[in-house]
Amino acid sequence: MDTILVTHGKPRRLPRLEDVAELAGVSHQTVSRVVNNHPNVSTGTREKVEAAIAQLGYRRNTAARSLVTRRSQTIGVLGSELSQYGPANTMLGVERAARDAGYFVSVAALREVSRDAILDAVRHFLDQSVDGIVVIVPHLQTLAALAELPIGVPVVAVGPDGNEAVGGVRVDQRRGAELAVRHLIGQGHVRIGHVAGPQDWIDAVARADGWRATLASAGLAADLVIEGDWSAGSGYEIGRRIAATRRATALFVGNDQMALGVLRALNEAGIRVPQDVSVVGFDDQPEAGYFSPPLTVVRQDFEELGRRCMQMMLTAFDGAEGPRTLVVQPELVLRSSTAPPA
Amino acid sequence: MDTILVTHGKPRRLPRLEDVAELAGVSHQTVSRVVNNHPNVSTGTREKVEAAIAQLGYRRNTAARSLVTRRSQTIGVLGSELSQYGPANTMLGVERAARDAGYFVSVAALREVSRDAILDAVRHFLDQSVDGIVVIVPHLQTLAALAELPIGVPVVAVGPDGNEAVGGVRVDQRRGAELAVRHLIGQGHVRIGHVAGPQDWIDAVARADGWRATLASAGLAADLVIEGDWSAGSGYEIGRRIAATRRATALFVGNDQMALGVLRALNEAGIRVPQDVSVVGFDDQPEAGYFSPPLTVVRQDFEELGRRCMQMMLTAFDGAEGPRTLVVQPELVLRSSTAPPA
DNA sequence: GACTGATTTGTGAACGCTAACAAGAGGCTC
DNA sequence: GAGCCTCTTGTTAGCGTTCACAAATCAGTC
Repeated sequence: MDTILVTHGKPRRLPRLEDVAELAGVSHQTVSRVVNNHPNVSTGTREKVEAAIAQLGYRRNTAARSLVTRRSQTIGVLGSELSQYGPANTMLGVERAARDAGYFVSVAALREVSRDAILDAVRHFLDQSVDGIVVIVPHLQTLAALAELPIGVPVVAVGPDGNEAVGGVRVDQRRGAELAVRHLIGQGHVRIGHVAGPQDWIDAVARADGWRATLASAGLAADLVIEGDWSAGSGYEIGRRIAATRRATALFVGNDQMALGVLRALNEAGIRVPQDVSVVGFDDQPEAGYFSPPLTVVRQDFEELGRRCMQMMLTAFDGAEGPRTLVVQPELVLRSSTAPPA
Repeated sequence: MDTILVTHGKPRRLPRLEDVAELAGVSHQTVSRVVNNHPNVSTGTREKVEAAIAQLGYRRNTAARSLVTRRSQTIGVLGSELSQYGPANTMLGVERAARDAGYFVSVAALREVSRDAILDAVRHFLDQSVDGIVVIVPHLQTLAALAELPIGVPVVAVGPDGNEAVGGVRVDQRRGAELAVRHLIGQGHVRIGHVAGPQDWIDAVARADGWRATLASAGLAADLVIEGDWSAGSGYEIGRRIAATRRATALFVGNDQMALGVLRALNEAGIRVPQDVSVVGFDDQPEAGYFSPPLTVVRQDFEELGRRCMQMMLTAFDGAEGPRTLVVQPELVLRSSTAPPA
């Protein structure tokens, strides 16, 4: 076989199995066995081969391996709003678990959430022949879009409940809403409003449902709800409207950003938090403890969510029949934005 | 050749060049030429082949292609703190530009910023044989770590100036600091403090330098500087100390999160912003306009930064001798957290 | 020492694609 | 119509792995 040409001390071609085999005095197949930890290799040969691998700095070629095994060792992460705290940390959780398990992580971010954009991204991943896809697109339309394409690899989605085709990993949002509303009820609030997230988001619907159900079970009216778009700006606008009407003494807000906007609007209107109105947020991003006042929130562990996705993915790879849905529990973090009504 | 077995309407094996060739009545090489847009294919054959491709739903196999071309069509993005506004959006900018250019994006997030973690991630990418690496690790140590490994593919780093080995794309942080400080000086402030980011971050050093230089050129003292860790919590602690000493009438804060903490501390201490103290932040994350009070900031366009990285990468692929450093300009956004001193 | 079974190693053929070259078809000039 | 281009198409040989199978080696048993 040809030698590895050397120019200026740098190998001109990366070493391959054959090169290692020659140096160790064995066949390429034996080297392959060592690299793949096959059991039936004698200790002597294994050591010879490992020495040769170290000497040449051999690393196996992913493309060649993929070509024959039909596996790419790659997980596709399909996400939207990836610059936001929740999705970003979920992605990081997936990345961490995936890399620890020896997988590469390929990312595709949706510019806008639509059927076509989702299908396009999935096709992108199929072109790359990923071994599985994690979907962080917490919209109601997502599952339907995914069902359209015969994907052929395991899919795990964050947010919805799983079904036969798609695994689901989610935080128990209804429970989170319940924690928040029960806390307010416990403080003596009776008129508890909700600043909801956009109702085409799975989580926004679940939080609103939880808010409604908890009030109902306490015999309280659930009539004050306004829908925002998750942004601080929309929270601000809604806060101004709420300040004008003054119908609630407590607000359960769908996320921390909107809560920030609400606090700002109430502050401008001279309404004190928590003396006049209590506010609870959702997510617990790192800044929430430094709002004015520090925000009582429902905390969810996004990284854990991501790790669970990967865990479910690995179960699917094993062919084992795992659970269709994994649920992570949120918790309530008390700060000074909530107090009994005056 | 063998037929594509069909079970339950689903192809058991994906179609390959050969299958398309047979259906179109040409050789596999001709199909390859069509797929790769080679010029010398007659219109008639091209149409026949395209019809066959459409009929079979053919997509070319990335692994096989990579094996022979020695290119993976993949860009590695190596990042730290990817859940934060700036890095996350930079990554999204890279992703967008990369996918538009037909590349896959592989992500590796550093758990902690250290030489070993960086080398490990780079090796991860080399195993995947990425065509290029974008590094979003804005620490001083990054460049040195990268220099240790013979990487063999183009590298573009966000933050530092470029050199022969590594391309650099950055926002002009000194200029940003200058904009902020000049604005405060223009309002009549004389005692202007700085809440700095951690000084092992490239940007933190540049912003502090800009603050110092601008004050010096105006003949003002640059003696009040305290270093934080970018978090709202550290901003809060620093804000408390500042509130106790009352030496400055204006503060240039290294990022928006710390500014949030500072605002909180000042508010608790009964110091009014901007009447008693003016505050300027840095980054302009979407929430900054809804702090109490809305924050005057230096805005940087992180997505643009990411796009430029990819642009520089593509230039490097072409073998063209492009610029070693690309610089993006920040801008000042005026809100109500700054006013002339009382 | 031949016979068995297990363990260890080697051989050849894919995997699906592109690169390099060869060959055929068609048009032009003389 | 021979000669020479140019344009289009086909043939063959890898790229670096793994898989399926065959061959060789090694104990242990009668």
